[in-house]
Amino acid sequence: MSKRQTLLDIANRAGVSPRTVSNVVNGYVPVSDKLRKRVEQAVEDLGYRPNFMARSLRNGRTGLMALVVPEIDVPYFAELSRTIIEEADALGYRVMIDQTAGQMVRERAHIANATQSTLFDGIIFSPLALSPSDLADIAGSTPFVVLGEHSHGGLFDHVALDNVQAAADVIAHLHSIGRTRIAAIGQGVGPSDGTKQLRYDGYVRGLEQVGLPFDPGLVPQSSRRHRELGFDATMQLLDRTDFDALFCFSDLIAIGAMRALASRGIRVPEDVAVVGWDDIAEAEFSNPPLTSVAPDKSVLAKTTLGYLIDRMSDPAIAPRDFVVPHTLQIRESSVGVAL
Amino acid sequence: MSKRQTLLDIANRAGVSPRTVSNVVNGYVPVSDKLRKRVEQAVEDLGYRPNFMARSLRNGRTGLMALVVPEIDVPYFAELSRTIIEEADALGYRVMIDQTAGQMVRERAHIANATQSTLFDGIIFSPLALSPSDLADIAGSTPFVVLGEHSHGGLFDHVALDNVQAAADVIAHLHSIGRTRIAAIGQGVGPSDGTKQLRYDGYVRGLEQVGLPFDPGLVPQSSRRHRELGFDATMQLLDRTDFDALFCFSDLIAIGAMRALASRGIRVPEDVAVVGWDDIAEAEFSNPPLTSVAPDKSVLAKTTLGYLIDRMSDPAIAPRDFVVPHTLQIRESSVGVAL
DNA sequence: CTGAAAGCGCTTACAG
DNA sequence: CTGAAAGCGCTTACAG
Repeated sequence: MSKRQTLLDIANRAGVSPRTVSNVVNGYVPVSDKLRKRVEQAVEDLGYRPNFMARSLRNGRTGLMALVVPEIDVPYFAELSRTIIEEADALGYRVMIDQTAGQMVRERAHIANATQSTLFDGIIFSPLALSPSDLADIAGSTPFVVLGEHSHGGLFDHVALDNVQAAADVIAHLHSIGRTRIAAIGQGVGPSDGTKQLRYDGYVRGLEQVGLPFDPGLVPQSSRRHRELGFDATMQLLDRTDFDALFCFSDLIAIGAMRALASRGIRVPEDVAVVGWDDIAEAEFSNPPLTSVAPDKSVLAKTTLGYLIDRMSDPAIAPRDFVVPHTLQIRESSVGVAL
Repeated sequence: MSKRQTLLDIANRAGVSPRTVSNVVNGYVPVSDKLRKRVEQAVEDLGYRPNFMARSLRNGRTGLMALVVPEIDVPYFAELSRTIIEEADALGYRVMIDQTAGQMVRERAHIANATQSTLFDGIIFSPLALSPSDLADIAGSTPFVVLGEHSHGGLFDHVALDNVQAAADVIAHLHSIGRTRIAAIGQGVGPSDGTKQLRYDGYVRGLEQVGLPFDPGLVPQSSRRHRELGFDATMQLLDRTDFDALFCFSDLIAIGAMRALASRGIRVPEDVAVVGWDDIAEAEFSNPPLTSVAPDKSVLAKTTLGYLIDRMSDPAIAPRDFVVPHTLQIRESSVGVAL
């Protein structure tokens, strides 16, 4: 490999000033046809590419956004990422995904790094373990928007669904199809994060609204996560109580729960109805297909990017809160095939 | 927000030269305790953070790697990404995921951009629509490694499993449990990409090796993708022939196939055994759990990063080829619960 | 151990 | 429409 060519090399070869090369490369000022041709030829001959670092340093912007997620192999985050990347592309921004691997220490480091580094023009944080005040402490000057279910006390731009309402919607649905012993699956053993707490609150409120009694025995806890949590919590339940429906805090949890039910020969939905949350692609193809709370991912992505771009142009905007619309996607796991 | 502080601001406030600030910030030369304290105080007071662009421009390296994948919401890519990010982290590199959204035009653009931009010290390309010669044409000077199933003619470092062998292993397994009408699901309608072709070749070879006849009627084609392809192709098959096993080219395809079978009341594995490929997390939790070809993702990630780091330090190394070990993860979808 | 100065590769007011 | 020159914010040989 020969040494990388610079803009000056092009200028020399074409016999023009660096300024003219820059103009041609960026298509700015009307350059005379003759010079443009000469420059383009030199660019071609030498295989010149502008140096991203130098350009960004000079311009003070990069055209890059970061999307910070805890775990990219959780399908909800993967699907969200895809949607955001595609929407951003349409707006002329390139989004890179930055995974923190779900540990709070790494989350802090990545956020500090991203907001302080000038590498990104804007940042999107997807559900975080960090509290709003933590976030305020470590955040640098890069504009950002927070996604997901935490309440951020009006400190930052925030986009999320109405978790309490959606959870209550699930209970209303299960009650409407005649279920009375509805378990809630998703509680960990440690302190509850914002999302779980909101969905739990919605569960309690939903029971109240339809007039069903609350039974703590229907709220198992597990130290596992995702599918394993669903499997584990459902096994606990099977060993100790009767129930005719499972409200799972995520589709992954629901998938784990359905595996546990199948392993005991329990039929879904005849014996137990199951509802998940996120409406990931898998929900449509599980056996049986899974009823799930479906956030409008496209609206979510568009609003988030809109907020971010607003804030990039004016950092002084007062923080906003957007409630993403949701629907309950009803499938066989709650209503059966006889729909 | 006040204006961002520079290294010079710190130098002025601490009453030292920029060189000393740089030394302190980077922990290079033994700076006297007195000066170090002064500098650290100034950094603290002014909330100084080094400018990533300026530093990278000067150093000629960024500490960043890119992982270019077609579709981040395909679980195999998401799981692969997570593994690579975690391995790279241990090596002191930060990996950002760059999704091309599966279109060849965008793939070209992203690769060109990544290899020519100096933003990344190294790049990992995951299975691509591009042919080796395409890749050679557009690639810039940034070192890269190609993952996945294409044959790249020894032009680049390449890490992949032995697709032909693994496919033959699947057939051997299905034959060993008494299956004789084994369909292959994964063929599209257009020109076959490298991966599909290799798995198809392995299917044909596998049949030969166990002495089963090849029947083109057992190789349906579909214009859909992923789960939908599996569903669609299986429906075609159900409408036109008998079969007692499905060899699916990916777990997503297998999940779609199992949905189709379930919708017709066909039992897995009693009536039809199903095998997938990739061993994604979902495979363990599907109903029934899915037998799947399992690449050793950890070895894959470690080898890939090793190759890349080698090449970063010496671009002249001859291209290498690594065969990732695989196993067949046997679950209920082929052998039933009576294991 | 520390300072003054050059330079990484761009872009863009400032002149013409 | 084009050129010569300064500067974005760092790091590091060169002196001391």
